[in-house]
Amino acid sequence: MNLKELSLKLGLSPTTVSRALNGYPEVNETTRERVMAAARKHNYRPNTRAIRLATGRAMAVGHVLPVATQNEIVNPVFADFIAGAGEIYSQNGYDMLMSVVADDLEESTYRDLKSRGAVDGVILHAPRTVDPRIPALTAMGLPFVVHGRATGTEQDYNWVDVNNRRAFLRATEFLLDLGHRRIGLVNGAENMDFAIRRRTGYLDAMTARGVTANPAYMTSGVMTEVSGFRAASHMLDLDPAPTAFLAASMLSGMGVRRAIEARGLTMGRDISVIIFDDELSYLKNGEDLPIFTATRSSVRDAGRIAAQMLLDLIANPDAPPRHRLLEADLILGQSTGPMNTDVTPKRG
Amino acid sequence: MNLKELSLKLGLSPTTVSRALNGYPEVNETTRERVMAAARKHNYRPNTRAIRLATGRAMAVGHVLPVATQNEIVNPVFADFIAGAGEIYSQNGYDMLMSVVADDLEESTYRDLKSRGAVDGVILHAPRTVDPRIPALTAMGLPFVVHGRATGTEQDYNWVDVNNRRAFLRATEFLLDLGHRRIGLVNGAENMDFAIRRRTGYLDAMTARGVTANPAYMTSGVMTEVSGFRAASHMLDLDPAPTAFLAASMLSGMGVRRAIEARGLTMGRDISVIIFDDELSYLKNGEDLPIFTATRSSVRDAGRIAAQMLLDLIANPDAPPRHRLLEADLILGQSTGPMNTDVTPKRG
DNA sequence: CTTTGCACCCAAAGCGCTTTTATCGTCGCA
DNA sequence: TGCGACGATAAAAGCGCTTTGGGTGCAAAG
Repeated sequence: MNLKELSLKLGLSPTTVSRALNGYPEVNETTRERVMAAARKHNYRPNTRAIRLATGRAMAVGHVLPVATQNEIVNPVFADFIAGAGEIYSQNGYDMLMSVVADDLEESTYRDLKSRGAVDGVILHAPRTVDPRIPALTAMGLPFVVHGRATGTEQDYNWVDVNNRRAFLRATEFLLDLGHRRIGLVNGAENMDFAIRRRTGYLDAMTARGVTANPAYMTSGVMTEVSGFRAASHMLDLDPAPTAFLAASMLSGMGVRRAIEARGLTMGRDISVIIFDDELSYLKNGEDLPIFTATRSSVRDAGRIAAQMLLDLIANPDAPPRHRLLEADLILGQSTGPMNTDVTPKRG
Repeated sequence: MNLKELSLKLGLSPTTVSRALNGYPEVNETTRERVMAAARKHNYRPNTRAIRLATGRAMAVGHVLPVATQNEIVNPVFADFIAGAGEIYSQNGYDMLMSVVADDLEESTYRDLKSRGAVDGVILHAPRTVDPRIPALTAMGLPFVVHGRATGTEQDYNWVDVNNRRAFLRATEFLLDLGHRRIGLVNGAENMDFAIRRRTGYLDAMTARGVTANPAYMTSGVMTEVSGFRAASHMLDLDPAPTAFLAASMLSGMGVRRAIEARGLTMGRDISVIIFDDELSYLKNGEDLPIFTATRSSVRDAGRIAAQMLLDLIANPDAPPRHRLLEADLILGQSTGPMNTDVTPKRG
């Protein structure tokens, strides 16, 4: 069932039927109702392909998921971010187009999406500290919103980010308040902008209290359980060992916990841990009461906000760049406590 | 730059240019080269929207991600499956369309995608034991491939699945061989078809050895760390407690491990654990040597295979239904060992 | 009674491709 | 010399919508 057939059935012109369905004012209310009823009855749904060609809009948003050629990791927050963003797209009649490409092809994929007219805008994920994708997208005139920020980019652009510096600053202060001085940082990969900001927050808090940060207590790397375990194990074998840890994610935190428990110590009593909790749906930080004390910010909410921002941007391309900085909550769990002076970790 | 402009520049008709670019035989080789060169030079990319309208094909595949209205969980294997499938789509010039919708709208979303002509086919995720989506999709004539199977569906359909029954059968046999008789099953939600098959495998292995399965040793639920922890904790508090566990996923397994260690026991020595490992990229089962003994099957591979099957199906819609049953490997990790008779778990 | 304005509807063009159906030389062959 | 075949290109239709630019008829205004 297409527009022509429907209009034939109704004894109206395609023009009128189209206008009736799209809410144009110049069509009689009675006629409109008649058209609407017929459309419903015949289960008419305008052909997306035709609409797109006629209007010149793609009514679609692109997300590029780069797959690293060597280390084949998929961003673990991707799924939840997508879930949030997708809700907004659905509500607004937009489609979400996802491209999975080798990471060295990411930029050319954007170019391709743009020149093929496949999308009206894109969301940029996981910005590096200095990220060439941002000037590239600007140059090609494809509207975009960055999930995160890129410090080393002077031009202005649209972004949604969590206040990562503040989150880690507060978490560090909290540990300092509990008496901890040797605080291990199990950070994400530090080519990522958010990881740098988190480290800055950590260092700023230490400095403000006159505590000298020990480089041996700072590690960075991919945010998995295993590498969290490795990092914490290594630091716990130092003498003196940290009495508290800051972990970059739920998974890293689980690794840290395992390292602690493997040494016969108890998290929360012997060693404190604070994580950054993205509120991933399949990795809840406990149910009733949190396992980990955490700085918490929902990545799904971030997805919703970024998506909405992008749709606004598409509707209104000449507006000045928008920014949205989300604050993370500090929530108390069972993984933190006052510094315990008589802890002697068994060498792992 | 569009076809018309390009043809004008070349002094050829749009027809010839189109044919040259699409490899039709009736165009002179010299002309073709000239056209190709010009297209490259002017960075010409045919407009997707126009191609789709003209050919009547969407050149896109749909994935629907249902978001449960209450329990807001996103399928944790989704991201990796997508990553695998997306590779195949990219390679074949297909786009991936993702719809995030409330789970009660899933069926109508398929209908919508079909009647709007937005996709040429879809992948069906997470089939239930009896799944109304399968007859619905068949009825609406939208090509589809199921990732998994639905026992309670008599009609034939395309699917890619892991041999879940066999995987759990072998894992159970392995534990039985190690002397374990009290084996706890921490299963996925049993409205899911794969969970039922896994339980069947577990039960079949027990029965074949004349071991009676204890209903108190079988739980099912969402596959998260916390619920794995709960389930194992509960079973470890029974008297007698299981001496081994079968866990449905990496995350459940991590919860089981935590429950074991919380009781001062050691996984692998005191209590054995086998998990099902989907090889999620952000949840690797160790790096060099596996943490958990596991039945392993890459969900990303499954994504690739399902995607290829769907593209074949779209190209050849009248072919008989295809099926692909993947076998899981049993890999040895540090989490299993012979039954340890002198284990007395401290009550949690 | 004619003009103006308005409410309502329609014909036709156009979006950028593909594909069907010509057209036009050129060549081989009787 | 003339005819059909063929190779190479072009014209034009069509995909299913939106949108521009008219109509047409009727009520209000002149």
